[in-house]
Amino acid sequence: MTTGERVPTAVDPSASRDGSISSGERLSLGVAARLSRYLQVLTQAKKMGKETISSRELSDYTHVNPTQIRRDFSGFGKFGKRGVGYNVDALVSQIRKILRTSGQHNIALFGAGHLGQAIASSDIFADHGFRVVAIFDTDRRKIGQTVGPTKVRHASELRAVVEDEDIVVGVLAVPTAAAQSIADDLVEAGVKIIFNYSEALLQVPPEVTVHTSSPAVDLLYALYFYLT
Amino acid sequence: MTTGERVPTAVDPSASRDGSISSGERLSLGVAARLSRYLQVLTQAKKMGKETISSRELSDYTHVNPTQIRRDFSGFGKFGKRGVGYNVDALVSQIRKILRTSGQHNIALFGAGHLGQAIASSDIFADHGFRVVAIFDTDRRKIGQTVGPTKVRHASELRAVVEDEDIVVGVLAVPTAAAQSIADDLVEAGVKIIFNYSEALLQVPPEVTVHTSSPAVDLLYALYFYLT
DNA sequence: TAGATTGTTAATCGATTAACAATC
DNA sequence: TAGATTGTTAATCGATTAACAATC
Repeated sequence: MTTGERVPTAVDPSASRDGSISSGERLSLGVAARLSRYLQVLTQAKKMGKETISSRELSDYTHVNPTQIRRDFSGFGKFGKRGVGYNVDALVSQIRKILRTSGQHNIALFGAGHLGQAIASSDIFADHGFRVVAIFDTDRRKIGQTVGPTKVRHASELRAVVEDEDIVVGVLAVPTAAAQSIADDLVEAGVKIIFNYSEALLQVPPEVTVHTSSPAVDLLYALYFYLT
Repeated sequence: MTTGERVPTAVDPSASRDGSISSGERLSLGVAARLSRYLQVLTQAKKMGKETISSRELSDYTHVNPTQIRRDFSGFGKFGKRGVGYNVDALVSQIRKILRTSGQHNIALFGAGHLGQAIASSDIFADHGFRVVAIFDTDRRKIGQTVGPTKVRHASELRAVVEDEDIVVGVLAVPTAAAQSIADDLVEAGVKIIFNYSEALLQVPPEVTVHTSSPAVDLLYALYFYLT
């Protein structure tokens, strides 16, 4: 009753009103995005040795309203202790179960420049079960060099690597001008999620998801509230 | 009547219903965030020589519903041409005016490692009027080196530089363990916006905004929809 | 007990979507 | 004219917020 999966019943009238049902139904886009943010904060809180966290603290770090946070969790069960907060370890396990991201996932990185090396050596993907299993570059001088434990290969090997290593995500840390052509290769190799750190506006078929990371966008809008 | 600022009147009943009023009132958080995303796409579309763009195309790149996009713009004026779309140049100017980000803003970067160098040499900030005017590092071997046109300085110079150069944003591209102490220094020097690329959960006073960039978060949630 | 924080309700607000007349 | 896309309405859905009893 405490950590098991809750199956919604007719006794629970809220189950059909919001999208937060554990088994069967997909999470709504908003809920999935927020749970991912909570997970990131909780992972870091755990590293810092924090054992318990309140919805108020989670709100400070994620800028999500504390009531919303409690609501997001309570849709899946009673994870907290009144007067105390949530157990960090238990909450991480619960969210991982809900997001079905308990496993390992392999990613391929394109570009062994400064950005590529920064990504490859960062903990941020590893913390969430993403492993950089291949790094590609077109610069012949970089081929064969190692970045961390991984050898840099030529992009022509892409197809074989995607199949051998079961790669689900392609990360583009290449110049804007090179991005579309690599995206095309990834699509052809069957990769369905592309993470784009270049400024390129990528054209892909509808079954492929592109996420373009745009730090300057967040800065623009933070600045608006600073200026007004 | 075409490009001038529209002042809402009693004739327009929608003006008070949504938050999208041009003069005086602050934009809602959501509107400001979306306008920033449109601006990023439009800036890139302009670079690619695109003269006109439809709400449908903007939707493909931003994942914002096309009706929502037209609605966001129509709150400020009639920017489009039916049957044609929006003029890219004109739209960029309009959004910049609305977000009040037409000017130049100076930022200070911390960390001259791979990530710092990637940020400093990227166009993404420059495209939106953000200029990296100072780079700091604590590693004595890096002090005095140049990254692009900018000399790397020691963090002890922070205070003087913030005042001299009118720095409004501090960008942290440092190891997680070093982030909080630099954030403290930035707060003390009066900087109100901190852009955090480390995984640290930063503690700052309420008047300071921290944006933590978490690429893995977006990946987690993209993966959820891929797996389900 | 006293203080803190969850879990939950209810009311409000903003986002989403379909639909379509207006018009380029 | 014919095709395309805007500007706008109306209906629905999800997010936000305040409030507070339950309870650790």
